[in-house]
Amino acid sequence: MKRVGIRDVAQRAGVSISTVSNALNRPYMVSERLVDRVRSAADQLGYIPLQAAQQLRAGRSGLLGMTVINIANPFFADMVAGAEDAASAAGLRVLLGNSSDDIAKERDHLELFERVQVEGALVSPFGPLEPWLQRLRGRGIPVVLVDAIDDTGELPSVSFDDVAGGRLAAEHLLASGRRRLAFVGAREDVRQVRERLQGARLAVADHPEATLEPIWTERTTSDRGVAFGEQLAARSPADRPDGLVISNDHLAIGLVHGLISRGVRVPEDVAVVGYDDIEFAAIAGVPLTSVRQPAREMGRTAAEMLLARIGGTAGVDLGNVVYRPELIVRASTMSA
Amino acid sequence: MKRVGIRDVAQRAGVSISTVSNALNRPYMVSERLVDRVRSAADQLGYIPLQAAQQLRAGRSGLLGMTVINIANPFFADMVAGAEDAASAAGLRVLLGNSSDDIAKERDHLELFERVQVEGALVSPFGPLEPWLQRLRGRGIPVVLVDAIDDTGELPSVSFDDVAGGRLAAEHLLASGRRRLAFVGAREDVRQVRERLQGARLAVADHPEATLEPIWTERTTSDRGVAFGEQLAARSPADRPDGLVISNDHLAIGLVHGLISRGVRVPEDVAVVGYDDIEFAAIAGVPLTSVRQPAREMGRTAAEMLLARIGGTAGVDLGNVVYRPELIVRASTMSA
DNA sequence: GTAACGATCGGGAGCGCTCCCGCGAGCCTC
DNA sequence: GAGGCTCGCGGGAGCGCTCCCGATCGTTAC
Repeated sequence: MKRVGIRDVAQRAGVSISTVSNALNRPYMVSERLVDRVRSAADQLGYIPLQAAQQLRAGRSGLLGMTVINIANPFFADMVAGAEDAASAAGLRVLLGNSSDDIAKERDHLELFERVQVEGALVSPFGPLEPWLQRLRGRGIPVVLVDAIDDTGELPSVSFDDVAGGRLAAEHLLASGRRRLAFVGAREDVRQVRERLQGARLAVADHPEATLEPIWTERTTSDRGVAFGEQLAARSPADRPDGLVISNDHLAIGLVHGLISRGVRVPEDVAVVGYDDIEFAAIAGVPLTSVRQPAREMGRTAAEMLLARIGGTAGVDLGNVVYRPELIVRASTMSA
Repeated sequence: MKRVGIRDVAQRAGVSISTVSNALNRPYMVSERLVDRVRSAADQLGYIPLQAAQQLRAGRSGLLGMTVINIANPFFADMVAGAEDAASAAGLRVLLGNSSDDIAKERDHLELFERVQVEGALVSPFGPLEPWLQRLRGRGIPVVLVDAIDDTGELPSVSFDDVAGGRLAAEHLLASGRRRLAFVGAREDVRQVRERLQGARLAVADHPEATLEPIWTERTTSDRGVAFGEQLAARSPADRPDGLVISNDHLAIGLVHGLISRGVRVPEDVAVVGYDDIEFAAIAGVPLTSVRQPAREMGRTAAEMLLARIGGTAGVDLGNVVYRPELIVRASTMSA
């Protein structure tokens, strides 16, 4: 019932507390004989050092903080996995803060990071966070932005070129002869979405006869997509877009389902491009053309940048790494 | 750059350290005047108490540990959300350990729970964990099993009746006239899968002329499903099952995709029932009949049981709560 | 033989906070 | 008006560990 402390190990091994600490943490400072004795005593007693005490004294937590907008999105789940890869290679653990699309939660997490003294933070910002990030920096906690770029240029970042992604998607539709495009996105205040729209606009601007209609939706769940698809299906064919760029695969798959259930053919009547290339894109009713982002690789790169910042000179400018997206073409845009 | 400590707040408010601690944590013990002074001093300085120090002294972490088999599975993601609901209502945070189908990771997480002194643990066991769970109990950390039942009857638990789920699925197929059933599941060593098979067997046993073929696959990703579907499609129609119970929706959706791509009709040639009722089940190419488990509710219940155990008398027997699954019927089993 | 030195080990301060306890001041009771 | 009681506040120990520094001992050089 009583916790096993370093004191108990010391007693059992017949050495001092200091020696136990040294034998366990810096064995090269202690004779081999004692290291063995201490280790076996610790094993026998099942000694596990108390994180809080270690951290209080040492001032380090061995933790990397990471916030993501929504872990249920496989894109972010992959990003986290990549960051964990890099962190565990450096002997650190990742403390995950899932914001679930909630700005307040996101801020809470940054506060938690300070409270538990994370050694660095990977932040995938959702709402405006300037003051909070400044604060972390003020406390000497390095920050790397993920899937975002710092406007002020102060913070290093790893992100995707979402303008290029939006453009890629729209150009693909234009190339296959579509002219009445629409962009369906979640809330305009999300940067990624804005930029994808901007990219689509750039592509359309090259084709004088083409149009682009932006459509906004509140949430990005698949049932919203279904409702939207049914809504579009209700429009007269002439009024209906013949090519859709959708900011998210969940939404896109639902939307295609809604369209088809109302007799609109995909891709014959409407071609659809999604975004993220989630697992289900390939096995949807109509396999979905989608813009793929190397999420895991990005998570890993970001964590490595953060680690460099933690370990090395604080002043090094790591810059902004930008990944370019890739279009995965499937049936939802194949010209019949 | 320097951290703001309780000392700084005390100085600024012109009171003692003890009073700051009391004003912030037990304001009813301090005069209103001083509480205000302390609070505003803390705000101005941006004081955030150090978790490690609080915890070391107080012996409590304010954390609930929770391990899940794989957070990428929406079923578990919902379960976690439910647990978080209950925990935050009680002022506790959830420390999530995602095992990603890795037994070693699962054990690491239990060790971490001890290291950070979680006040209780919700464990959704994957591999055999007896010794580790015993150890936690020995340390006075209450444990509630989630999606599992303790064979020894020592630990309270919240789970689903997977036998009933498997039976429900198979009976539905039998009722619609299917007789050559197959059960496709991941690794036989997972209890949930074994029990679902067992349930299906019970249902089949009631129909002398019906057969059930168990088929095992290593992983449960959707691409495995596709491959499997193609494999089944290659069998001669007479040799092919006409009804499938599949232990997982990811696998099921992939499998249906594979079947259809090879010209086998669903549900006309083969009817398919999945398990978990994930978001995509409803919008798959052929909407998937699936066994639904109220994951979020279960997570909440489990956390509430744990909280009761933490707060209340340790000896109370909370028993084993078992939820009954529900069949959601969709096109993949609709008789034409 | 002695001094100097390196290699090991132990003593003990102290990380930032919580919480027990003691002290003083005001109030009530008779 | 004196004693006792309550209430509000501050002093200070100590949570379990790390890490600095001093003590000890064996060894080598002279």
